Amino acid sequence: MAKGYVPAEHEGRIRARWEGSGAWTADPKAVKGFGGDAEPYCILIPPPNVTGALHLGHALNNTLQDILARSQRMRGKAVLWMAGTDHAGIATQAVVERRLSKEQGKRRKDFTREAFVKLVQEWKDEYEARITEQLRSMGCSCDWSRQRFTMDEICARAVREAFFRLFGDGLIYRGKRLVNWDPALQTAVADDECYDEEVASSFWYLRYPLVHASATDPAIGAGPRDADPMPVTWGELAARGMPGAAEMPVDDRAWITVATTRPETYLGDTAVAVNPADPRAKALRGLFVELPLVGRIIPVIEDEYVVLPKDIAERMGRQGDAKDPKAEYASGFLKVTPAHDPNDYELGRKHGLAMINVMAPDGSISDKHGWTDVGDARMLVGKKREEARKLVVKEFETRELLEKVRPYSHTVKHSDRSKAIIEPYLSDQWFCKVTDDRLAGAANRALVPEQRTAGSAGGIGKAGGAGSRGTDGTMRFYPARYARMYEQWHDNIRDWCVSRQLWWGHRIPVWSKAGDSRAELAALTGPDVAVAFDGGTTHACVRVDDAGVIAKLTAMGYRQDEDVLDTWFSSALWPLSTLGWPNSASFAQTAGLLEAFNPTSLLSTAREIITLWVSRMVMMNRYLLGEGGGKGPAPFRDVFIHAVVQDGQGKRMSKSAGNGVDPLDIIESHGSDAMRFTLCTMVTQTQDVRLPVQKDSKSGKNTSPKFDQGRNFCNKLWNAARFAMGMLEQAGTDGDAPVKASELGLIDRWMLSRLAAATAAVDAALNNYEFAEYAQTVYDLLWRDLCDWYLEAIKPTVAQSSAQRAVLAHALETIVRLLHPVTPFVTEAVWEKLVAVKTRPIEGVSLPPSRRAGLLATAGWPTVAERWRDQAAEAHLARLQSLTALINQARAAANVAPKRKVTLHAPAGLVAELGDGLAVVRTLAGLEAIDTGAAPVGGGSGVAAVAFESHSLTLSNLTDPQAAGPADAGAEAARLSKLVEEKRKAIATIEGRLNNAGYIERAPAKLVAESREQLEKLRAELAVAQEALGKLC
RNA sequence: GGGCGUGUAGCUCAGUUGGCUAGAGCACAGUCCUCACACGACUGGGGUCACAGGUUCAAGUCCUGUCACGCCCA
Repeated sequence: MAKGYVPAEHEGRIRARWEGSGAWTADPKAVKGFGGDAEPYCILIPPPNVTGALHLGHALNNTLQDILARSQRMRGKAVLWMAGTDHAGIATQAVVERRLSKEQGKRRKDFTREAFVKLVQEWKDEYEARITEQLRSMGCSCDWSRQRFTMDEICARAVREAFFRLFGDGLIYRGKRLVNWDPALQTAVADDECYDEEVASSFWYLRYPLVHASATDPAIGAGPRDADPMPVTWGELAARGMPGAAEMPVDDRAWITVATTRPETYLGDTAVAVNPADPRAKALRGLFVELPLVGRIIPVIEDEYVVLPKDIAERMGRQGDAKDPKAEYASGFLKVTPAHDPNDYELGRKHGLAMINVMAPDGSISDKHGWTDVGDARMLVGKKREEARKLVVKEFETRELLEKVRPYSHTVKHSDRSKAIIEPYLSDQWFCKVTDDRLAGAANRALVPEQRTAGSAGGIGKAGGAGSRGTDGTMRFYPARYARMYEQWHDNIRDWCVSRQLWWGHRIPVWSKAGDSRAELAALTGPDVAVAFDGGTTHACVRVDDAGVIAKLTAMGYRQDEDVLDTWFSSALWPLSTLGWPNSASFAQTAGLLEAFNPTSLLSTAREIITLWVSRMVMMNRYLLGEGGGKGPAPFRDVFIHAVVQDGQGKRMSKSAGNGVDPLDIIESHGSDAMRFTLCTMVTQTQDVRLPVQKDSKSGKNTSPKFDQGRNFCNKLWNAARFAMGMLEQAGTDGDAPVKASELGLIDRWMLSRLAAATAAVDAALNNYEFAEYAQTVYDLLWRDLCDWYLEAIKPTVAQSSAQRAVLAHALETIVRLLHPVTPFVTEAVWEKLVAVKTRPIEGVSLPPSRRAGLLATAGWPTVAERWRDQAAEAHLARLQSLTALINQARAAANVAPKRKVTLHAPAGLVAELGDGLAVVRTLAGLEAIDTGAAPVGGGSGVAAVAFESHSLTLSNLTDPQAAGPADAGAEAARLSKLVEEKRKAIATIEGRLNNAGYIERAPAKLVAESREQLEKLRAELAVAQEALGKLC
């Protein structure tokens, strides 16, 4: 074996052996109930989107999934780790559009839809390949033979089928809604595709003239009035009791002033709102205002939503309202533009106001998208938002209707992808009615009862079936607190806008025609065509692309919707589509998967994904597998939410932020296992992990000293194995008689005890998704127990003991197997050598053989029987370890040359008590001899005291008599003084505890007794140290 | 605004149901190229566990409040 572990020399070869063996290929026929007897274990990869390469956040999540997949495979489960990628509609389209714009100066619409999609496809192919390579380099044991893509044939079929069923059940509908509109990309975007940015702007104060109008008029949205409305004068207002009106010229037209940050949207105003608590509200009741230029007459309405101006709120003694930052700028009158502001939209719905959309999809002012009463505002039509704003302000100013302008900076929503300012936009969209109890309610009922909160939507579910096939109440979050987030999401959920105005994605399979033409479709309607009428348009949803049906629809004047589905629609079907739903037998790649592996075992993901993805998968799985009733199983048993990887500045690592670190860079500098091990140690209960990285000066690539820990650890394993192999060379002739307990010395029984403890700890940690705990346990077992103590201790004896060789081989191999899930490459490389070693068996230590191609990856999970736990041996060795440390401390303080062997003088009784275990001390503390006779006396003459328990031991022969210079008596005194201080402090602590009457009375008797023993021991140690110090002086 | 989380050694973090003389890795200092490993060994320095109260025989751990930072949802 080479002197050190060099990852690059092994990773490629081992990866080829794994992938060539077919060990990752799942076999549904091996599953219990489907022809085999193995339990299924399935993880679906959260499909990375194809906009870019993976970063360390993905590396972390996939490392965890691989740890679980590998450990379950070793346990003999039928494992399927499904691989795949996501088409990420808007994100991918945006990166491709950006590239086209930069490299060719072209825009999407310079291409045909087909040509553009082909370009995106090329991008996808490139990044999908790169992502796959990253995962394979990490050693991920995904079933690569079944890799899916959310837009491939198999997934596309599931999307069509799901859409068709939901449409047929009335859970998909078309409607006008206010959406986040990206005027640059000209599509609706989700909230999570936006970010807020502070923008310096102004508050404009616009005066709207008050008028009388008839309450029976369709006062709003009906176009300009034929007759001039009757103006309201200040005199009239004063008579109505309007505060302040009396100070104004009696016969002049009265107005009210609205404050706005978006003057151009006044074109779409359909009301002005005032707070009913506002002293002016009463006087205005029943009045209207006339919008300048447009001439639209709109009502003054009252709503408590309106913020009171600061001075009025203060006068009314409403301190809370006065403190509202908006009160500082508020006029008390709110222009209501339902089609261009989300809050106004809600107000508009509440008060039954018209919604007038005054913009085109590109954000320019338009009279073609719902605005008809243009009036004298014609000159604004066609202008861009920014330009229209300037013109509006100028017009108001000219008419002396601009009261004032105050600078104001506020946060404005921007589109992630195009950086354009988001326009709240009223448009026709397709919605999925997730508010239905069969979806949102069913999602909540999927949770195990102990993770439900009383009063949340959906009611409490009950496990509806046996084992993993249960329906209600079987899904569990780790950590549990995330269940609350999941529940609250469903409690407040709104219908999901599933349409996107993009070219890259699953095109909506609906053909539509204006008017109610349901009758003419009667002949077509059937199992493969569903029809719905939305009040204005007739829609026909087509189940599969049947050319005949489509031709007929087209002939009748139906046109397919131009839009595509939101990416999350296909992602929501991931547990179904990847496994072959609705009919797994249709494709060789999916045959039997759905039946054998859904519900899956685990989903591992990040917390913001709970609302975006987890929720939707649960709803769809339950709905579509439950025959429309929402009674199907949850798609996974456990949901593990892992920590978020941040950069050195505490910023979340993300593809779009560009601060991601490529795992391949780390693999290059440290090796795959080192990266995996280090990432594993970082996964604690906390929700964030910070990972500062730096550029390597030579390669120019990112690296981090954090990964040194993993690299060192792998090297340690390699060297421990190399050393052990040397010791085990002769083991082949040891025969096959089981090792008897009576053949084993203290150190061997101790080692087996440690193995038993660690194996149990690893099992518990992995079962509970405590990855850092798992890493820590194996780290200590290998480094501290095996290398620091066991290997050192057996050096003098292992050559003579076949029993000890058996313990060594079993210990090393158990460790290698326990480690394999987290550091698969180095353990597989070590196993290549280790598997040839034959020693005597040890009953109770089980290391089942490889099931495929002689690979460790398919070897059995190790078990060490509980009966090997040996408290006495562990306690005994702890004493020896303590004595070793004390001697080494004394040696270091006295500056004894490391190579120098010294003599320990100890009472015969103690030596007898510690027994053959003292050999360990002899080896590790550099002892020449252990002498039970009288100890030599004298400070500073090659002698030092060691206070061990209640014994005063002496070390002699510390210095070479030939060497010049006396030993350092001062250092020895300093060391002992410090020791005395420490003991005194500890004694004070324990004494304080025992002097407390309450402690004696109320603390458990066992603890009190322990404290007394501890005190006694400490006092003895203090006495010994003081005595030694006294001798020095 | 609602919800959640985090503040422990210079850095990155452990510390499961309250029982600790508060730990690890890195970094730092000293010694050692001891025949598996210098990606190593031994030894050492370094913490009023954010702050203020409270419960308890006992609080880093539980409760209340304050401050700071972060995330999710509005």
